[in-house]
Amino acid sequence: MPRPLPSLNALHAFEAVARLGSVNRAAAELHVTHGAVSRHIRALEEELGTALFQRQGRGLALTAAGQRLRDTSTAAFTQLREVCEALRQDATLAPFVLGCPVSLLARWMIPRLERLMADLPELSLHLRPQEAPFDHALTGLDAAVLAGEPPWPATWQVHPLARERVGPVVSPSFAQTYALPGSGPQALLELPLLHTLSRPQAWSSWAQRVGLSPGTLRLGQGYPHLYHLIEAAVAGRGVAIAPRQLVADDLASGRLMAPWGFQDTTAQWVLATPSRVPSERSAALAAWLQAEFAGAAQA
Amino acid sequence: MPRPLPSLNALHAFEAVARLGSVNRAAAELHVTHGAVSRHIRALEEELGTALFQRQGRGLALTAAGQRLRDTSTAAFTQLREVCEALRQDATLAPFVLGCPVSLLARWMIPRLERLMADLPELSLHLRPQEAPFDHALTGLDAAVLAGEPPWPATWQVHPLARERVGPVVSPSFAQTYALPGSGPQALLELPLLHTLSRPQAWSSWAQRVGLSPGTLRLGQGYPHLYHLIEAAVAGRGVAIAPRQLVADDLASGRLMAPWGFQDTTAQWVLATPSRVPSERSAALAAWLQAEFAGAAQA
DNA sequence: CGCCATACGTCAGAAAAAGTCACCTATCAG
DNA sequence: CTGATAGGTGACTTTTTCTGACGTATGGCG
Repeated sequence: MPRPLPSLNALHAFEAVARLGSVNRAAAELHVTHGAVSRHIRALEEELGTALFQRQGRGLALTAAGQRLRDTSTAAFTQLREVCEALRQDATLAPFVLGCPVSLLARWMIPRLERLMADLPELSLHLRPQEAPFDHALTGLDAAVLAGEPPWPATWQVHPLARERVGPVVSPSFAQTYALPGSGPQALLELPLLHTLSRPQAWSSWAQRVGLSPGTLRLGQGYPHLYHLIEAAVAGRGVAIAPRQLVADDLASGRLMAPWGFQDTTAQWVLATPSRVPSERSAALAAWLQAEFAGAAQA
Repeated sequence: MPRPLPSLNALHAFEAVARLGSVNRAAAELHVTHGAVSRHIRALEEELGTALFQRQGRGLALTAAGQRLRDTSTAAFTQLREVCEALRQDATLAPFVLGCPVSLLARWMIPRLERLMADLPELSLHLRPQEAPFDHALTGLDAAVLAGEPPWPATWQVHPLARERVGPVVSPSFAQTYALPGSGPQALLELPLLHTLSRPQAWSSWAQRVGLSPGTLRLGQGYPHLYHLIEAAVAGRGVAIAPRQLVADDLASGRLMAPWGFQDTTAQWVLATPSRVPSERSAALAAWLQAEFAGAAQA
């Protein structure tokens, strides 16, 4: 059993003093007061049982022991600093792989991608299209954007982005044909309700929220993905039910209308990371996404 | 200005975990709990912005980044440990140079030297005979034993050993000749008072302590050193005044008697070291000397 | 196939380390 | 001599680190 190392912080302080030849300069480099450094040196000399500096009035001079220790410790700390710096570099340069549902990707993420790249240039984002179920959604990813509800898997680190809100959307021509503006939700009972095969309960949940009896709804055409569903609505094929964020741009541009507004669901859009360890990069991305989601809600 | 190193203690914890392949074993090696190590790893991963281990249920596996860091950090910490170990070795093997007044050396230290060497075998003590004045007594020494009184020079580290006590001593034959046993200090007024040239005030200080008028004393033969003075007393040449410790062995063996006991003086025997930095070796020596002085006082 | 043993992660509170601030001494230049 | 500079020190405060108890995930074993 080797006798333990002396205090590493003391060694580090010593290294700085020995290299710079001055307690004060070392203190400046280490961002502490000279008193703190002086204490470290003293503690180290005591632990090693030998003087490392000769005090000569206004300055210090290394003893033989001190020189030996300086040579080794400067080398050791330089190695450590260099490898840590390299790891940090690699970590910031490595592409950040972000999983994203295809519908969000197409209708929301890609239009904002240029701005995202401009705002977070060091992220070097790589998008990976994904679909639910998200059970193992995070394998191989640095993070994923997804809508869901608690409880989240314990191994995930979850950054909330926005409450999911859904509502019926139609094309303006469709709305005109059926004279929808100004009508109540009851008008839906007569209309072709487009839906996705992956979320068959979307209409009934929404109906409950606005006070319609779910049983009275007649589902029309079903589509494999939300993306197709929205495109069908844009094409005037009927009424789609869609998350607010996915149609935000269409509403803004007038390609779609939401005559009955949107309702909160129990789901949340979140950025999930697989690591317990909070990462600067995913925190930055989460902040950006959250702001963007909030901005879209206002628009 | 380089970005600062991550926490060195965290790096050290990482190195142990990476080398031993287990948080628990690393914690045992570092004499901390696994929780502390776990926190260090987490902090380090966060600081570097990259995962160092892959958690796989019951164990850990190094990532590529972790392996890089392990290789460097093991090397760095090994270097540091080795040089520190070497410095400690040198420090404990180097001879410990102890200054000592010649009289104490001859009459007290040398008789105890064998035991001292046996009790503190790693000290490799070198004795250097010295004389007062002690103004610069500590140059070139690791420590010095001396009698004196505060204030001590500020640059000294002083370990108190014993109060100095002095008293008149005579040989048994001398005592018999003058029928000293049972007589009061007044008997001294008639006797040849041996003294040292270096401490001419010794008799008068003592006389004051026991209530004799200093002026009534007649000094006899003067000797250059305490050592000669005591030898003169042993030889029955008169009454010497001597520190208790210097005659302890003679009193025990019956070569000398102290008919009027000993009196405290204002001086103290101390072990003084030149360094501000407390050293294990001088502390151990001080403890030994103190115990030995105390033992001599009892005997 | 549930159970126990093992290993790691986490949190609140406790303990220890490190830092600060203000003051002291010693040296050196002018 | 005096002021400026550099280091040391001690009481106090702040920050970090550690602990101890608990939770969770995995894998061997009856």
